[in-house]
Amino acid sequence: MPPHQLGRPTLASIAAAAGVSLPTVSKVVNGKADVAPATRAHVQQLLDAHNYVPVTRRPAEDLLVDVVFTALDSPWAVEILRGVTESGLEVVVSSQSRTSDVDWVQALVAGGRRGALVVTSRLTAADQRRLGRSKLPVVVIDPVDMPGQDVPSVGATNWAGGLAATEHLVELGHRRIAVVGGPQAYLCSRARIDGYRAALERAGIAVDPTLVVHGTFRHQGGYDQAQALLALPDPPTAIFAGSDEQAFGVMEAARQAGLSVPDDLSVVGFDDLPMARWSSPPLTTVCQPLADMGRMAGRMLHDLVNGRVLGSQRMELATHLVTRASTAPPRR
Amino acid sequence: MPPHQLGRPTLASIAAAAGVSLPTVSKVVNGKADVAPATRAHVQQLLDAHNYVPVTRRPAEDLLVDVVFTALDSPWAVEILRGVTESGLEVVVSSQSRTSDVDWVQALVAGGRRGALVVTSRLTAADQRRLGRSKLPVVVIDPVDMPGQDVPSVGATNWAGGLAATEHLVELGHRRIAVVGGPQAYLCSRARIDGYRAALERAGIAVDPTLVVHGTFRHQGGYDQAQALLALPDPPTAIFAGSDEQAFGVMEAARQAGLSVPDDLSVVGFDDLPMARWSSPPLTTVCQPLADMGRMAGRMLHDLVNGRVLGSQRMELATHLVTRASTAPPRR
DNA sequence: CTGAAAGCGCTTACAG
DNA sequence: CTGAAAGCGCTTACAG
Repeated sequence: MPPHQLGRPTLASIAAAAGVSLPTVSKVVNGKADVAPATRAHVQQLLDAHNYVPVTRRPAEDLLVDVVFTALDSPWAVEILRGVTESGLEVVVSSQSRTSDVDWVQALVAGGRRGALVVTSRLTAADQRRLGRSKLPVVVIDPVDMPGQDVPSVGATNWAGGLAATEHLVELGHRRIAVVGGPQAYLCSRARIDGYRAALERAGIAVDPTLVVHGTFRHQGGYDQAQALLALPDPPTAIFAGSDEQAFGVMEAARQAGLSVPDDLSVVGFDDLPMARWSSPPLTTVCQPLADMGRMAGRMLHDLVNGRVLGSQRMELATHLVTRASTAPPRR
Repeated sequence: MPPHQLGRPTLASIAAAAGVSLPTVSKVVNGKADVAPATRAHVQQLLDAHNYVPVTRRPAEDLLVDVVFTALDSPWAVEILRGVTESGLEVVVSSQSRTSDVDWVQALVAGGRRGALVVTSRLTAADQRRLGRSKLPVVVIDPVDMPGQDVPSVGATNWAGGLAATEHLVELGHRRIAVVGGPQAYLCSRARIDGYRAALERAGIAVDPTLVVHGTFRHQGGYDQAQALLALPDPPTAIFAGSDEQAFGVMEAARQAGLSVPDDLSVVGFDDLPMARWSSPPLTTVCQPLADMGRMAGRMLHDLVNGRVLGSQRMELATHLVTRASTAPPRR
């Protein structure tokens, strides 16, 4: 039971309680070698009893960093977070509400953060100005639109992913292939659709504009767009969705239309979230190495925090197609 | 461009550069009122240019806390994390590897953490001893086994959830209802299965031990156990799975056996993860308020950090059944 | 508004 | 091993 005490314990108060000098307590706290075992044990016990926490920290030693999500509402976010936590940084999780705060940069500095990782976000000009002033390093993961030349960022090879997904469908024999993109403004979505176009052109298939549609990246977006596509006079035999979540929406629309996947409709997703393996049938999708992207961004930030210069401001990690059971040759 | 300078900037070095006294710089840093606007602007500019960060922090002010996951590999984890981040704490994410570290408690103290939230974990006796010594408050979320009386914890009403899921199936007319539990040692799993038994007994249906099986909470666990159950001479017409992920495995086993859900087999999950809405058909499941559990645990920890006494050491949040499209009356 | 002075919590080189 | 002394980075009450 700690003795009555006003205010937080200090080295001096612990020293007085232990009957030793203040420097001795300092040595115990900092794990220095030259303290007699009995003295150390006695002092440690009092430190514990009083729940001593030093008032000064050594910010150079911890690598406390914020990771800022637009919203923590997607399995997508965990994948990135997992990678980030494996990069040796101590990661504080924030959601966008913090960022919309007028001086979130100042809040970071005041909170002792050494930098920030911003996920799928648009850094405003004001944000960038504030960051520049504070000299706080920031790395953007999967930026919504092209960040300034001087903002380090990590993404995936979206164009190559769109190409691979579409070529897979072409090789299976599909000719009427639709694509459901994400919001038109998103860089990553545009790149995927351009990859889709490139694959069709390479195969000598004309791009039919009625088969290129846009929705949100969420389940509802895929569901709504697929319903419209499947109601077309000449519906597609395959749909390339902009995200796994969208792809699940596409599959549900197919089920409700009485169509079997993959026999009546092939579906390809994008992301390869853990649950892509869990759908019935398991989803063929483009693997976006989200955890690796998080880890890479963490390492870049680590370097910046330590004053090192980045080899490259923009890193794109390779995507690759994972073939599961939601794609097959078209009927007839 | 900051002038050349050895080591990190201090109030004194900034004061010298600005041509003002050290206290004036201190006032600018701390946002005190009595500084002339021109002086403030000039000093602030130098602080920014040198990327000044004070060496001492006021740990009493921030509520930095660790949330420790066994593994950050499940969508389950985000749901809890989302709740925790909404509780007003600043949350550092750690994975179990940190915890297996010999003195993770000391690492927490050294890192300036004010407490910890431990998710689905077993606190060893050694852990609890160390925590007691450090006086660092801890709240456990969904503990694997019954924590000591003095360890605050948050869970869900698992028994009631098991009861509700099974009664729903009974009401639809099912009589051969199987349950796939999680690992036998898990408290939450035992409670759900006991709820299942209670529902059957209330309906006057004898519990058939061959229909009570155990697996991991993961997809594979559900898949393997469902395969075995469906191969029985007298297979079940409904399966209550221990988690949503398991339920997806059950649905995949059904699909591969040529069975349609819900026409040939009804499936109920447990958790109500966002993706329960995304399966085809959407999953009937027991909603476990994971985000609320995280928020509640965060609030309890907040209270403990501030020296308040908890009303109750153990909180159980209500579960409720969410009926979607994976359950229907049995055939014939 | 400004800054000299006192003071606080802590660390470190060093004398014993 | 121990601790007196010097010193560091910072804050604050207060004189001007």
